[in-house]
Amino acid sequence: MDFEELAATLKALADLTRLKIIALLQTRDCCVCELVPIFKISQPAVSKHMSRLKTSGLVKETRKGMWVFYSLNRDRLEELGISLTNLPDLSEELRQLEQQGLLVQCD
Amino acid sequence: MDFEELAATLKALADLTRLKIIALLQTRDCCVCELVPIFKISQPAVSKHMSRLKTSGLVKETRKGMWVFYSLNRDRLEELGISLTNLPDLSEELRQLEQQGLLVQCD
DNA sequence: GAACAATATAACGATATGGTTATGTAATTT
DNA sequence: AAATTACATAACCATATCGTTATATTGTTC
Repeated sequence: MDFEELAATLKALADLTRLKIIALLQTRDCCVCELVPIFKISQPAVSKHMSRLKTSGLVKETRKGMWVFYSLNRDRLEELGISLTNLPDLSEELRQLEQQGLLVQCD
Repeated sequence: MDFEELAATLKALADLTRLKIIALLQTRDCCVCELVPIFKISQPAVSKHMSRLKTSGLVKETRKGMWVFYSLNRDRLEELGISLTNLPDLSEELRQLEQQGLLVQCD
């Protein structure tokens, strides 16, 4: 994941409710109407959270009759963890800036 | 890390500039005045980013004469990655809610 | 001690975020 | 086909976020 995508994915996860939703989805798939009483927020609020998680790729949806079941995209979550501990190496960019004299010297 | 702390730490990281700062600090420690020309934002903006990163524990500061050098707290970053792939298990909480009849039945 | 340099804090503005209520849409049931 | 159920979208509001400029604060140098 590049920086942009990583930041976007982290933002999707950087919310207490969404974090707990992700944890819940580790146990089993859930539909919106199940999450409403658990988190005690309105149905539209849950819907928006799920929409955000879906956009970030952390969650997938499956329509099942009237319901929309959301499931965790485990690969994506793992990918995020890996990206976090393997952030792009900026040493080359830093070296170039130094060469161009665009860096301040602190010593 | 519990959910609250995890969400707070993720929020500290879920910003393009701070993410790149963290990546930079992987290469070497930096002081505020070095980061200003790199990111082309004002000095107070950099200061605030560093303050946020420091509060979240992702970064440590070392005063060195006039300068404040910031260094990456690698342990903390790794801890975050691990927490992400080992989110608290909510299956027990889910079971209790089911027993109390507080869950909707979707089938 | 006066001037300067690096950093932090304060005050402000534009935009993003996370909630609400109201309403639209799609599938199910009667 | 009318009513119901689950979900999504729209419009709105309060607060958070991220930038700015102005102003401390702290250490250095002359």
